[in-house]
Amino acid sequence: MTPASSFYITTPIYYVTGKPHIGNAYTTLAADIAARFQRLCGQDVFFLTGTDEHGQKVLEAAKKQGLPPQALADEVVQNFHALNRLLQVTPNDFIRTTEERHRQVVLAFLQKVYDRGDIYLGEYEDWYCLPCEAFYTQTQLIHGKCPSCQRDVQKLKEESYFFRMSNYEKALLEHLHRHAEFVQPETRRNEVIRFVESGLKDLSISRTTIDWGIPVPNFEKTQKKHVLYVWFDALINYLSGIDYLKNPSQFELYWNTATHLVGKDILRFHAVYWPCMLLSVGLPLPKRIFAHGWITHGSQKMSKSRENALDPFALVEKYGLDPVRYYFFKEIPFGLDGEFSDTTFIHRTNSDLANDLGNLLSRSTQMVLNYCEGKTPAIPQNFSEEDEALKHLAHHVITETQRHMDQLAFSKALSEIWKLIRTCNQYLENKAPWKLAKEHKKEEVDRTLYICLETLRIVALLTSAFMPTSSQKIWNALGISKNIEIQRLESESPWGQLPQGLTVQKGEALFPRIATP
RNA sequence: CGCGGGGUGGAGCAGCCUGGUAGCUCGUCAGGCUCAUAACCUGAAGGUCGUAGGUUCAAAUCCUACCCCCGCAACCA
Repeated sequence: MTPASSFYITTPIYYVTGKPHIGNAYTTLAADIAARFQRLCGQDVFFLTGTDEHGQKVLEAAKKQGLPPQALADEVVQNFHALNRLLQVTPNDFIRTTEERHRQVVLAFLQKVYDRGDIYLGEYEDWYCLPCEAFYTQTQLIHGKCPSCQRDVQKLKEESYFFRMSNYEKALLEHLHRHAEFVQPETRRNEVIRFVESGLKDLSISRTTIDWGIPVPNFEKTQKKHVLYVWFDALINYLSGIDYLKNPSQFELYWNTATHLVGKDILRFHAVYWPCMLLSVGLPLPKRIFAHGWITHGSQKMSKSRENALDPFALVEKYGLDPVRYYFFKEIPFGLDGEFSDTTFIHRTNSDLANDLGNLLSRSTQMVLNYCEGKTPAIPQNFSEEDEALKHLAHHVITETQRHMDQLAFSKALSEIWKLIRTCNQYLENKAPWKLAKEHKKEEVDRTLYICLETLRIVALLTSAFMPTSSQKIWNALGISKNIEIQRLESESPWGQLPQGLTVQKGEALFPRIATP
């Protein structure tokens, strides 16, 4: 079977300064869910994530621990691998910016920009904090003092290579106007457009104050040793991750369909700097840059420095993986900020997962055990109006779910799937197989239960990107032994594919209710 | 006048572009069912859609002003 087309999705590469926080987990999960769903839809998917290991912050963190920066990176990167394993996140590749394959692509890229005439040597001037050895902008200063140590700062000039970003103001603006889907959600797009309209300055792309980075070639005569500004280096991972230099056919296949998922705080780097860089070297711009919101907790922005930080490891430990994967994408419309609290989490999980879905499976399988000798009934040939309505809804929900998933509207997609689950519960109520059984209407009981099981089979398929383990459990309960992760929606979604005579198992509760304190 | 977004029943959201009985989930109350994870189903209460004007036969929806909230404001992933 040939794939419909390709789908390339990326997360930002994460800074290796500490333990992954909930924000990292959130972005990575979003990418994983999108990737899994597109695979289900038959797309040739490449899902890239990784770590950003250069720059001042890493250097500082390494100093604090008395380690060489590379050693710190090697250690911390394990945390991100561990997080991915824990979250059952399955990227196609994991790129580290200290890898040779990345360095080569960065240098080739940089050379192209230089050849294009877009790099020149100049001076960067801003507020400098001597003890911290760091530059700050006017707006970063707190009451005119260093934001990290509160000491006095001074204006200082530093020799720096600049990228002629201003050259691409017009071209970028035109692209933004022409492609409504380029930056999403729309409110972010408006922000970016206004920002670009207000004029682009050239970008300082090298540092002489630190040495932890990719060395810039001696483009111009200077005694200073320049390393590349960490963002310029980092963004290029999206190219090196799909082997830009050595595998042109793979690169082309994926690059043309790139979706970058980013937090709203780093949108400018992705929606302004990065496109300008690509315009300079003559590469196509990514198809879509989607900025998501923040997870808040007690109305405070989540980050590793805050005490209220939600630890993704602890969260999964406490509640199990699939409810966590479900919660963030049902509760929070992707793109907006969302609040996490144990109360809403428990409500959501109990209501949607335990009561609606888990219980539907439970009651359906129990009735098959009671009334059908535990075997999937015969595939019905004739349908009542009510049967048809549910069948029709299933078909509709499949289409709508795909539409929403294409737009990364995870919450809407899940709402759509839950319409089917709720309707199936209503359907059971109306048909009341337990009554039909007492009236010895065997055929109608069989038909009704088959329709429920078949609905559950489709529900599992549609939710498999969100809850891989639980979806597989549903299939197993229905007696289906196939691996749900490698199925194609096209062949599996048409109605009536649940075979007759499979052994149905009730098993443990799919999502046990969480006791409310 | 720096830029952008938002204010809808107790909570969280949709609807606004393309004016015409205000919808969804949770919560509350009442009833039904008994296959099921005290789950499921049905019904009800609850909103002058931030404020004040304007346009219109008709405005949550279009226009104007004002009030309040949030994000961005250039080198911090």
